[in-house]
Amino acid sequence: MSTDAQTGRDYRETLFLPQTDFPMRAGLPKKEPEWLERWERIGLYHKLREDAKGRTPYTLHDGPPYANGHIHMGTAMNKVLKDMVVRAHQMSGFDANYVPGWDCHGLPIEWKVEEEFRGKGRAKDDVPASEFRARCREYAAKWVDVQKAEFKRLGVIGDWDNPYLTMRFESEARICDELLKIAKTGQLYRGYKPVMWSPVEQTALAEAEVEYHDRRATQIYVRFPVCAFTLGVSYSDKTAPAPELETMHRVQWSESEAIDTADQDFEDTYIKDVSVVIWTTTPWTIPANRAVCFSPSISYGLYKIEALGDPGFPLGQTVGDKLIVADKLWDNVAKAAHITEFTRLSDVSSELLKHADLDHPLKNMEGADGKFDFAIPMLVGDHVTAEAGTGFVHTAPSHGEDDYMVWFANKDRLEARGIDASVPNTMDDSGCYTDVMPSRFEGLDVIRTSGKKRGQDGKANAEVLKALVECGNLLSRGIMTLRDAHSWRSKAPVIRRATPQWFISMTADHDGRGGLREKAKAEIAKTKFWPERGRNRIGTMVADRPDWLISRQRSWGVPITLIVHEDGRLHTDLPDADAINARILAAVNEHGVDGWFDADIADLMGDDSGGWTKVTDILDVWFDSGCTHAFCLKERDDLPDRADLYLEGSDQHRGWFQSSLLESCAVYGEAPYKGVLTHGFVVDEKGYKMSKSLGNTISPEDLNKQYGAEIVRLWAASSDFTEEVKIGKEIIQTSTDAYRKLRNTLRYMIGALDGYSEADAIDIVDMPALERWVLHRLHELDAVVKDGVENHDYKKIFSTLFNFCTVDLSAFYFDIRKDALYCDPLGSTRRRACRTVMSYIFERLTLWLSPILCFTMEEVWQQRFPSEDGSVHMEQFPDTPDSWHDAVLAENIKSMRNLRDLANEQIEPMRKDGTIKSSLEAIISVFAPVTEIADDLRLDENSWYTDPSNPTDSVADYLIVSHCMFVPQDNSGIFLQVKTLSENAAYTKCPRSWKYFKAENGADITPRDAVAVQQWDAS
RNA sequence: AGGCCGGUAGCUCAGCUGGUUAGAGCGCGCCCCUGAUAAGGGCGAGGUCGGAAGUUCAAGUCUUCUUCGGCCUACCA
Repeated sequence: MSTDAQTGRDYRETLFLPQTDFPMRAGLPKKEPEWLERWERIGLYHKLREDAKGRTPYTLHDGPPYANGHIHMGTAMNKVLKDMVVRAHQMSGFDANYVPGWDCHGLPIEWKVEEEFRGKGRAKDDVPASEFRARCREYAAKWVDVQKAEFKRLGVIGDWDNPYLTMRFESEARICDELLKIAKTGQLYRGYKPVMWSPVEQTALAEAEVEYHDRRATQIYVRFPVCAFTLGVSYSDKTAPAPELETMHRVQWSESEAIDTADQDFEDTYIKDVSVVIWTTTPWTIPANRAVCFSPSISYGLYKIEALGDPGFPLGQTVGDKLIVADKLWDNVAKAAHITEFTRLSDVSSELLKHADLDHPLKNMEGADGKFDFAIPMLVGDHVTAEAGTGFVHTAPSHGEDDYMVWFANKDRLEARGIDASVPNTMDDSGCYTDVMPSRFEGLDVIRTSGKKRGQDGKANAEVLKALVECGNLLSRGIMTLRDAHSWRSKAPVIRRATPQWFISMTADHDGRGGLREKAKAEIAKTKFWPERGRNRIGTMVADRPDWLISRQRSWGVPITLIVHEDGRLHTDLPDADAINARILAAVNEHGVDGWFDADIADLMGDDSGGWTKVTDILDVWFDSGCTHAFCLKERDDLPDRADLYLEGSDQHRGWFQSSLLESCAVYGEAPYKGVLTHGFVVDEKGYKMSKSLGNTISPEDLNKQYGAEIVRLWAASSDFTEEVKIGKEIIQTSTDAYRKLRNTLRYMIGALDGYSEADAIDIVDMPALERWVLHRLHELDAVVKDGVENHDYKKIFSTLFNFCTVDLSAFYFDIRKDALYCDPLGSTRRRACRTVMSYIFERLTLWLSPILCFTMEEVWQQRFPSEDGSVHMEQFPDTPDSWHDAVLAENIKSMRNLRDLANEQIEPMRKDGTIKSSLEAIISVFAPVTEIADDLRLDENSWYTDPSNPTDSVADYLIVSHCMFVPQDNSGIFLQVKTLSENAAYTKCPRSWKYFKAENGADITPRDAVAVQQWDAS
């Protein structure tokens, strides 16, 4: 078609078509590793640091992934998001140094290593602790390397050669140091708390280390005689309740319901022969009882026994006894206790129960030695239900989680009443009663720990039952089967047992600032949260949480480097504590955690170490990671002490965000971060979480191989990551399509800019309206990008830029400018202006997208600005002059586009019926009341231009038709008339520009094309 | 079970303090071009906003209930 019918000349060669060898297809899986190599070779990370020297730091502090196993979609997305934030800030004028890190201690690794040793026939106890830890260290190091490679493959840039690890000796020492600082300020204390304990292995077990099996258990109903009512000493009267407990425990002794407990009737009704009944399946915990819990939402009744059946053995209860039981459960209790006739005397309100004190059921036991001679208070417990038992829950704070919680929550009030609120240490490592118990019980075992009957009931249950019978407080006994925790290894039952543990107090106020909780709350108020709801989430958690239990009875972790005296003193209270600490820290710094375990106490303590012992517990790994700000940010010279941003999954509100906040507030009195950004979890395309059993998992590795990391990055950038992020085949396809579109847009500009240099640039004042409009759009985009970076809204950045590419560039600007670009004389203002603007678009689009598409933007950049050791990532986002902004122009172009839409709507049916094929066959008459827009845009009157050597735009150029004329109208409204020129003898199709024109003097091409060809021939 | 959060076209996202026929891009269907060509352009069909009730002159936008999904609920990183 480009060959002219008359001259036979092929004008194609006279056109200025885009020229590039930039491939349309990316081949990402193959190409990406090559870019990684290049960046490695040119030392990009270090160059960035060098470039950014002296700039304001912007620090995203990495939350450490656990060094175990391959990365998954969640960790991949997390790292990609971090990378985008870091790169975007680096290019926004900051020094954005990113130092990745890993969490290396902890149970899962300890487990895997234990398994390994077992595979080699060595039980954990047979492996020396130092050898075991050395192996854990190796294991973690191996996975650090694996994950490091996987993260790097995603394009994440950072100090990979020098990451932080919680297990580096320096880190371990600093973690110890942090704990010692907390101890020194008195925020650390030793308490007791029930944990799952296996008497057989003599070790604490984690939830993941137990399995649930059926177990035959003795169930008993026991009564606790009511001994008194504590009128006027309602707990809430004496002590102001802790705010977080207010709802749960505030039951007022209101004026209207005031009861005179001194009244004889009252005593006869509610005290004399009255008992509260509990039910339990662990009789051996009865001696450890300290309270009975009830629930205000259950209705209780006072029942009098009128007649008893004859079970064939003596009963503790007698006719006339009165029992308080939940109404809903009375029938069960009556049946179990052989009560054949009874009377329900009255309701028993929770107001009343709240003020009741009970006797211990073993108070009058033979050989009690007065050890059960204390009041048993009644406490409100949320865990109490009327589903089973009696509606009352026997509470032994040393042997149950709920029991401990309730007891601990009421600590202040109990102490105000003069009740010893400490948790008794009633059982030793092998599951035998300690000397806290009367001598009658001391040494009795709950579970047999050896021999043929290992795992079966020991002597404790039987002796307790016997004692209860003697006291007349056993109402009933029986056998039942229940599902209960068993050790995974020995299969023996597990007991709940209070062991000495270390806590960081949420309330201890060492500096007059209200304690840890108050400080943390104040810091949360000062922190920025994206999304804002994160503030509330972590806020309620901090407000509600109990003291921080930081000790673990494990091997692979940082030791609690405290030395304790028999009398309870800590070495940190000694005058020479600093010297001792220095020796401890030196040892850990030199030998890692083994430095503590292997150290001789005398060497640490100096002369007098009599009566002192080293603590052998290790720290909760959350404490480790809570210290990353200390041993990474505060230790490294290339990072500030506080981070600008922590960016993790929303689960970290109770994890790292919180542990870091608490640790930092405890030691430094402030949060380690200024801002917190959270993302949701990655789920499948239907919104379900990924799991191996559902078979809906997608691995980043597979995506890298099949599509390229770039697609993963684009997916992350285009998602609303503040909620759950879906991924699936169709979603990946969407990202792939978007990638192609972006790539082709850039490719087109590369081709169009072939041979362009700054010398060809045209000043904005000389540009056609269309070009000035593009600059206006760039100015708008600049604002969107800046705002997006500031608020971490990458989907906004991406979708805005993407729409710009498709709607403004591809379908509008490029489409219109093809004619000028291909056909205008080389030096025409219009063509030069177009290329000038394209260079601006190219530069900005590439730079703005480079934090997201780090590989492709480098490829595109290097294509246009080839260099040996340069990188797009070393550039800064360019300034955009405000002079580019032109609101009036934008309005006018908008009107033109509306006109264009009208034209297209009319052309379309003609195209469908074959009247018109190419839009250049069309000639359009616009009947409109005004033609100001055309005037405002300074459009040429005809489409073959007043000055063919320097063409200016006509309306026809905007509509991509051959000719367009305005016909002024008086009436309002606008309508178009479209005709075809292909059949019109008066018009000739220009074989060069394909436009239809009225040929004069036998010209075969339009005047504009003629000039261009002349010039081309001359050159 | 409880706490927090979310459910807008096939997909990814907009819809501010409640107010005209709920928007965009992609995808899809049809058509055109063949000088961005495993590209480009045009037109078009798709949602009543998870469901129900309520408040209001008016609700995707407020309230309640319900359903589905996600995270968390102390030795698990």
